[in-house]
Amino acid sequence: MSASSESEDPDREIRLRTVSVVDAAADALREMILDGTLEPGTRLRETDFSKRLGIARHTFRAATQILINEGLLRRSPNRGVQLTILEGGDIVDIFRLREALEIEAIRQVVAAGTEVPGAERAVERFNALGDAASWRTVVDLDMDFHRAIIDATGSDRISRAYAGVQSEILLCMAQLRPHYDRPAEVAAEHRELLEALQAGDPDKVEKLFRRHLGDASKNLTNALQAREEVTA
Amino acid sequence: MSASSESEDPDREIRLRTVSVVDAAADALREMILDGTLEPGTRLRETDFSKRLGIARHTFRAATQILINEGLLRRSPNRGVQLTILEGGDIVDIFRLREALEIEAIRQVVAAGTEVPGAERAVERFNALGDAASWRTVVDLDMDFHRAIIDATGSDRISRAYAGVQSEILLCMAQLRPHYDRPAEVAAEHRELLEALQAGDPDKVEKLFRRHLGDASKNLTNALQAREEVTA
DNA sequence: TATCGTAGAATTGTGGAACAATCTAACACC
DNA sequence: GGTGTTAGATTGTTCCACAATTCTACGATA
Repeated sequence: MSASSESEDPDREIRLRTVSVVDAAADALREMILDGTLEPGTRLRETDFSKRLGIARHTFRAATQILINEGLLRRSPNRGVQLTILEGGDIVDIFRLREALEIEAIRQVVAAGTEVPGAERAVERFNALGDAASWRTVVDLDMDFHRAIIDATGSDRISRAYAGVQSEILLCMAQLRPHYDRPAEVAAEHRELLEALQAGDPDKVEKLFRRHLGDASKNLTNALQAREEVTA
Repeated sequence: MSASSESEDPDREIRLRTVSVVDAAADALREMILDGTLEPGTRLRETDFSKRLGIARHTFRAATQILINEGLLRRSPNRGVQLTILEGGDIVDIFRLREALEIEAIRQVVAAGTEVPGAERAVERFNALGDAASWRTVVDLDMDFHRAIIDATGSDRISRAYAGVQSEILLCMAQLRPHYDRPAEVAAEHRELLEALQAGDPDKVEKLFRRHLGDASKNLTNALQAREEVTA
């Protein structure tokens, strides 16, 4: 079951990585959304965007469906899709799901004594980071670290669900540009998390991660409130 | 945050329940799949099915996309969609995700002391069940019970993720027709779960639910093995 | 002035035909 | 046996059409 990373079944079907137009369009749109190119609430008119992307309207619709499933877009019947506008409740909700997935993943990793090389690599790169490291780099490493733990469980479904969560968190980031601690501090925090994970005391790890996630959630919520005060 | 069920925001937009052709088609397909009308592994040819359903090929594709997201269908590029064939690993994986979601939901419910009227109603109906109750009735009550706990957390995202899990579990059921205890036993087990939940000892509840889920998982896995022995 | 109603434009939802790219199966060939 | 080759089926994508719905602007009415 968890042998997926060890030895490959030689008879397993190998499928080349091709990209359908739909996938490519979804990628392009995702990029625009997470770049901040598109304002929250923007309506994505079908004729407009399909023309801009040089694809058929049907194809565009299929692409939006993907992003709707990721939570980045929302559709209202007969009114098309628009970029999700995050509210306070959304952030809390996202982090509830994230906590459910991540805490369970940690338990499994600790219980099974699984190695998490991806997380170790992330921490190493964190350590090598200068204070001038770009915001985006820090965010990416942060994401990598947590994703590595999830993937270490070897559960496709948990990974898929978590991918959705991460994508929504990136949306938060893109929309809110929250305050982020200095790279060194973020690095230290993740080093601590990794060490606890390796030490293997379940309760301590869990408590540490819950606090970490709680802080992140609060951080984003604050950023949201700050924005609301500006626009109000 | 958790006031969603208490008082409604009077200004909240009310949207009538209309059904798009895509949704209706997805429902019809889901029905066929969970009925067992369609064999596992069946390929759903676009021209064929769109004609049968009396819809356009595009519309059919959109409908399949919904079921793909639910895990009931799978798509391979240029080879169309086919009914998911469950393997042993899938069942384990489904239950890993289920456990992650459900255990966290339980913790939240216990910690907050939330009432779970839906679960209470389910248990009452369980109690009223005769031994001749249909298999389907028991399964539905079982689903309702667990779903009620999830919904009690008030988290849309956890609920959505759990809906996917339940849909996959129904697929297991449809494909495997596993052994199911007599209604009275199932009822007793859920009564026990509910009582523990109401008593509010977090560790005990968690242990009980983990065992319950573990048993269910094992039950399905056994059914799968039994099937494999037949076909082998 | 504010509300209402309505015609017209814009947009979405769905259907249908077309065609290139890809897959599948059958068959001939070595 | 293995290997090309070819024809047919199927998918992925585009383009066009049109009904249903929503949006917008503007004039009528209280």
